[in-house]
This record gives sequence, C-alpha cells and structure tokens, in this order.
Amino acid sequence: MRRRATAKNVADAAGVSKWTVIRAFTPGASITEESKRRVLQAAAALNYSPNLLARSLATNLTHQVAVFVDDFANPQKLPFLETLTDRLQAEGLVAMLININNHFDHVRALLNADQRQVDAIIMFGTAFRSETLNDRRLGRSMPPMFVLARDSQIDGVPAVVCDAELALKEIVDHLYEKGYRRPGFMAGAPALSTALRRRHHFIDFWKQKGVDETAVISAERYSAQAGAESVHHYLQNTDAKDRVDVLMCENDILAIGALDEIRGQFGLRVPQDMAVIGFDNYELGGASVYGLSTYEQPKDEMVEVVIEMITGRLPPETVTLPGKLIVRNSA
Amino acid sequence: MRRRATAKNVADAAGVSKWTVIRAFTPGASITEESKRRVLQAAAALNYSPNLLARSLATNLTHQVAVFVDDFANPQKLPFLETLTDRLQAEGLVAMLININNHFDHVRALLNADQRQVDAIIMFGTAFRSETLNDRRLGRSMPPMFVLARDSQIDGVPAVVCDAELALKEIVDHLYEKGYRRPGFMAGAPALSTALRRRHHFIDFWKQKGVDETAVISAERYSAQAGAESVHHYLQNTDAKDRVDVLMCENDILAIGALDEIRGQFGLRVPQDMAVIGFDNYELGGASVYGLSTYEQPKDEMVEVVIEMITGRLPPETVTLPGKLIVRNSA
DNA sequence: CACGCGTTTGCACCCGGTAGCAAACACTTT
DNA sequence: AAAGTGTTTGCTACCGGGTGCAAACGCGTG
Repeated sequence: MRRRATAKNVADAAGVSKWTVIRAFTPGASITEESKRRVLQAAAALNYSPNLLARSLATNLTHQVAVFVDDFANPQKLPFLETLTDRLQAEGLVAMLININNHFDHVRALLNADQRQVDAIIMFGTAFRSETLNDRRLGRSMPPMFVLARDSQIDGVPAVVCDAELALKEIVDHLYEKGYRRPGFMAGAPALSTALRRRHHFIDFWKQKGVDETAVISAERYSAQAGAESVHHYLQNTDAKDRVDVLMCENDILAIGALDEIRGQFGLRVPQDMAVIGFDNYELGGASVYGLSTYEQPKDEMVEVVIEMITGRLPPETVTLPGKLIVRNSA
Repeated sequence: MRRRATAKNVADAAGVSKWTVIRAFTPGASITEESKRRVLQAAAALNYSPNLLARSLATNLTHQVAVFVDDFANPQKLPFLETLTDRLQAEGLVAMLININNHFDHVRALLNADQRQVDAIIMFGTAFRSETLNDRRLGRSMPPMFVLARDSQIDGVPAVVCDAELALKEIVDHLYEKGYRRPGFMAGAPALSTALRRRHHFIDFWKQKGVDETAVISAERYSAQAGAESVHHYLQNTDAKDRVDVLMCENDILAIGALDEIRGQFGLRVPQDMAVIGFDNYELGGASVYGLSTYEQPKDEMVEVVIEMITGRLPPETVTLPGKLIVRNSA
C-alpha cells in the first residue's frame, strides 16, 4: 500500500499547522524564513510533494491538455507530438493522448476530457465535424478547443494551420517555372477539408497559369502502399503520351510510395519522365534515393501559437502560418 | 466562466440528497428504479457527469497511466502508441504522454507522474538506469512501473520485451541457410542495453556456426541519414573483396538509409552484392523498392501483456515474447 | 396493530489541497 | 504604556465527490 505524505503529516513533523506547510510550497506566500526552512526540512525527510489532484480540484485547473489524434498512420504526427509535448511540458502542462478511432469517437473523447477537467483540448489533425458539437450528450460548457494542423469549420474553435493557399501557390509557381505543364494531383482521404483545400488551390493556381486540366488520382487513404497502388493503376491505364509530367501528392508518404512505383515497377525516370512533389517534408523523403521535393509545415511555429492560445497570451483566433518549399531533385 | 453541474445540483433538481445522485451513477448501488430514473432525468437535463478529479481524490485511483517516451525519431513508436492508447482506453484508462528529453529528465518525469497520482508508469522504450531510482528527490513509494520494448535492469520493475535471443537466432539461422558467411552489424545508440543485447546475440550465433568474425559498423544514432553515412564510410574504406556479404541493421530506419546508399550511391545490387536485414518491420521497408527483410516485434501481444499487468490480471514479472521473421528480398 | 426484516435514504466525516478572513504577534511611534 | 502598523499564523469554509453507519421506510407476518 503506497501512501504519500500529506501536508498534515509534514505539519505535525515540523510543529506547525498544515497551512504553514502549504505556504512554504506557495511561491510568494507570507511566511518567515525560519518556518519555511523547518517545513522544507520536514518535507524532505517525509518526501512530501503536494498532491496535484487535490490542488486541481480546489483551483479548478488541472494543467492537463487533451490531445486528440485519429491518424497514427502518418509518421508526421511523431515530430509534431514531440514538439507539442515538449512545449506543453515547458509550460507546466501535460498531454493526455487520446486515440480517436472506431471504438472511441469524438463525442466519447470530448465527454471524457471534460469529465477529467482538462484545461484545453487540442484536436491534432483529426477530422472533426461541427455536428459532433451538437450531440445532445455534450454539455454546453466544454473546455476550450483548438484545432492543430487542420482547418476548423466550427465557429468559436480556432485553428492553427499552414497556409495552404500560399503553399500551393509556391508549389505551382515552382513547377511552372521548371517547365511542367501537365499537372496531376494524388488525393488521400476523399472527404477531408484540408485535403480538399490543397487540391482546390492546386487546380486553381494552374488555371491561373492557363493550364486548365489537372488529372486527379485518388489513393483514398494515406500510406505508401496506397500511393503505389493508385499510381500503378494510373500508369497502367494511361498512354505514355497522355500522362502527367508532374504529380503532386497530398503528402510525402503517398509521394514515396508513388515514387517507388514509378521508378521501380515502371522504370520511368524521375523527374525527367515524371516529376513528383509531396507535402510535409517527412525525413525519409530527404534520403538520397528519393530526393523528394516537398513543402514543410512550420511545425515549431504552429505548436508555439497553439501553446500561446492555451495559455491565454494570444487570443483564440484562427492563425495561418507560411511554410517552406523544399526543392530537391524529384521536381 | 464554465461551470459543470455537480451532484448537489442534480440532487436539488430531482428532490433527493446528493448521495442518492451518486448512487444512481454507481453501478450496483442500492437505489430504487424510481429514484434512479428521476435522478438520471435531472442529470440529463443539467448535463451532469461525475467529476473524475474529485472521484480520483476520494478513491485514490486516477485511471491515468503515464507513458514515458524519449526517442521520437523512431517511427515505430507511432503504431505502438496507437495500440497502447487504444488498449488503455478500452480499460477505461488514459495515457499521459511524457516526453523525456534534455529539458525534462526521468527524475522530473517520475516526480511529476507521482504528484499527479497516476496509477502506473510505462517506460516505453526509454533508456532508464537504475541509478535514477536512487535519486534522493524520489520518494520510496512510486506508482507501479513497467518497461515496454526495452530491457529493464532494475529489480522490481518488470519489462515486456520481444525475445532478442530467439529473434537473433532465427535471423542468423536464416542468413546462414541463405549462404551468407561474412556478417556485419550496424549499431545505433552505443550504450543501450537492448542494442547491446541484439549485437551480442548476433555475433554469438554466428560464432556457434563457426563464423568468428562479425564486422561492426557504428551509426551512433537512429536515422536513415545515420545509416546511410555509416555504410558510406564503411564501403569507401573497405575493399570489395573484404566487405561483408550481409549487413544486419539494428532497426529498419538504419537499414533503409543503408539500403539507399548501397544501391544508389555505390551501385551495388541487394542482395547479390550485399544483403541487408533490419529490425521492427517498419511499413516503408515493405515497399517494393526496399523489399527489406526484417523482424517484427509482437506489438499487440506486448501491449496486451503490459495492460494485463497494470490491471493486475497478470503478475508484474518480466515477460519475453517471440516475434516473427519477415523474409522479403533484401536478404 | 405491533413486530421483524430487508431495502432505501440521509448523514457525518473523509480525500488533500486552496481562499480569505481574523487573531496573534512583532515592532514602531507617540 | 497605549496605540498604530505590518507581518505571520491559524481557522473556517470549500472544491466535488466516496465510505460506512444509522435512521427511515416498505412490506409481510403473527
């Protein structure tokens, strides 16, 4: 039976009241040096440290932030989670990682996070529809919510995203300058707002350059396998002369799968026969075999902004940040 | 100012005492159908759900499990985290993800987890030395700890690991059978018990087959980049006739980097000129370009066992589980 | 109608802190 | 010595639940 020492225990040991003990642990509280020393000594002997649970109950602040994640297939989540947890911890906060899946949907996750009194909820790249918030099981007073790395279509729920319009503009400008004129776009999840936006801007900017036709290849999901399969299907069913000369993939995982297939199975040269560009700047894409051109989301800045909103140093308003085009040799 | 309804509020609305409200939410408590119905109705109207914080304080059970992670560079962490969070959630538990790094060391993380009264701590693949537990800042009564996917050298801290001896035996048997006789081993972190164990067994099993010499290539860390660089250095400084005929890499990330370099930069054929085998069965390794042979850790079973220990259905003892050799065409 | 028994309900007290007030104390000032 | 001022300390009340006991209730029986 493990039992932690309480303020009362320390108080008895130090010969003071429990409130004096608490003051010794409250920065800036009114207490004499002498009492503080005695309390701290007794506390050290008993290995006392305040029970954060009890404190949370009294202060109505848990210093816990729920982080919803629903797509563990994207390796890009990992560096984001690393930065996010690191920055949260620097603020004295801790991340409650919640896996949204078939067994545990958004409503259940929200309910759970609310019951656990988290200070905030970060929807990290999860597909979240506004209907969810109308679920009658949900109370009217949820903890503050923030959407990270995906658009928020919900009023009052701010999002922190990479500027998709700017990103696609830079990409299309670059591709146009390189001389490509027959663009293709490989889409992942069919009904994701972020995905739709990327596709939309891509097609749009090409139109602005006088290129009206953009082929769309649908991979349905995000994995190297899916990227390979969908490009395989495309290449097999399209005459060489009709093929796109550059393929933009919705993320690097799709691009890597596509790249493998284009070169390995079809023996085409990249970028000469078909160029490929991805999105996210996933580490492996930078490996020499791939040399994948891509676009990097401003991860650190995005996390920083969410943290600032959570801590209240920034107003909770949607923020769009510019990313960075990474040109390697695949396009 | 968000305010959740309390049991007292519901009690007033339903015309009963708060204890009756609590009983309505306690499975198996003594309460009439009629009262329960009325309470539940009032609760629904007020959107009441019990405050888990207060409950935790009273019951001394938080249903929170701290998960320590210190290496976010390994993409293998992600599928593990997915399974882990999913299984924890199925048990009504939630994962507190704690990032162990230069700013936040093990002692601080332990202190924090303890203060937050977590029910258990899972050290997920973190390098953890027994000295840490002797830190005088730490109390004698920490929450139960478990090491996942790495050896535990600490008494009383059980580990759940993939059977390294069996794994390396299967790998070496396979390679021997394929006719390889000049093995090499690419190591990542130099001072990791798990790493050392893999290397040790690899060298050992070759010796048992009469092959006394195993080349060791040190990559120092785990990344495709590091794998590529270290194999580059090796190939550049080793005559073709002296080179290993098969290279075992400590994990798939290293192997992928090495594979790229061996083929792309040195124009060697894999597996004819040099075979490569990895460890972990990372998704991308299975892509057609790589066709990386590897060894898969029994992720689901490992997570399952940890969960069973946490919930007390299994005694807290180190468990070693067999993995599976995945033969593709790189070796 | 009183009695006995099992069920339901209310209550005092507890979990380990925090907030804010008032008493106690120390130290000047007049 | 009394009054005035500022600091330190202790106390009551509270955060929102849970526990175990005792009172109240319902109901069949003698």
